[in-house]
Amino acid sequence: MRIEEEIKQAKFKTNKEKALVNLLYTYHWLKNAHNKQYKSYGISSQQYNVLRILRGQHPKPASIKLITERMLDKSSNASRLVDKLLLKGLVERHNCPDDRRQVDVLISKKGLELVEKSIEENNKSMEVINLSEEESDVISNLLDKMRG
Amino acid sequence: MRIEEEIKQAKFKTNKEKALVNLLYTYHWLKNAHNKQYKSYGISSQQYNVLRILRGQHPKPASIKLITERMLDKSSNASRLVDKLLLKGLVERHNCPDDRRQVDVLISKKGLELVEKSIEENNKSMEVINLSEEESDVISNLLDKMRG
DNA sequence: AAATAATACATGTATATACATTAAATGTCA
DNA sequence: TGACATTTAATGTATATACATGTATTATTT
Repeated sequence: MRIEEEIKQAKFKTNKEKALVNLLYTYHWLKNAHNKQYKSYGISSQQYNVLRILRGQHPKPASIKLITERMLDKSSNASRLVDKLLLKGLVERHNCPDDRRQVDVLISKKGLELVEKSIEENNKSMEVINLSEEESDVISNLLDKMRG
Repeated sequence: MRIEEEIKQAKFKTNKEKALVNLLYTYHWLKNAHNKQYKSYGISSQQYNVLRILRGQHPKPASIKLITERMLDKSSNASRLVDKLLLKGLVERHNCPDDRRQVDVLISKKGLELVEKSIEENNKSMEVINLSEEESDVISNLLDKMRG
């Protein structure tokens, strides 16, 4: 359904405005779909993001700073997200010997298993998204351009 | 900057995955920029969304249901958002005579003034976004397609 | 070395979000 | 009509977000 119908707005002053509104709308659409998945694993989307970053680093540790830099939502509180993941046994946290301000965060075996399963399920649900590889590349390049 | 550099991820398995991650990232980028603006007016982005919907209806009233349907984030709690706007004197809320379950929500003069100023400022800040009308149309159509 | 600045992370807080539940009004249909 | 379902909005709640502040450690300057 076109964005105009989704939010019942007859028209936009400019295409740029329409594109921006559509971006916000589509984000929430996508996030709601994702949330349902993550919820079945007992984690939030931000926690999932942290786990994916830690999986990318594995078996090397990541600092809170590194996690924050790579997160999709920079205003998330990585420190607290790691707390939550720790409570669930999905990560380990150690003092960093080189710099005692830093902490070494590692994904646990349990965390790895969860994230692998979750990625698999994610990929499956992504299949219904009706974008070719060419179209996906176009949209990604335009998003890059949008951010200047 | 390309998404790969923004989040320091060397490559993605598919362009589709890259596009989705880029969508999430760009959303947060855009939202952070917007938040600063709204904050200067003492409202949140969701409250701004409600005001724009009410402005579109003006001088007709809108029910909570209508607001919810048109919001970009469907999981927002329009009832509470209207509460907040009411406290600031930006909207009016009346019992609906036709259906006593419903409420008639109207934007106030003060609310109209705020939203007009805010839209103006918004448009100004949008100018830096480097997308042509053609590109904007392409991206919007692809987002529509993405949602099936 | 002592003073000062910068960094890395944790914590405090007010508000927002996500989702379930409740309450009142209206609709439906035997 | 009366019983039950549906609709509409408000409320309860646990958690998350946004942003400021605090605290310990390391780096830099004089």
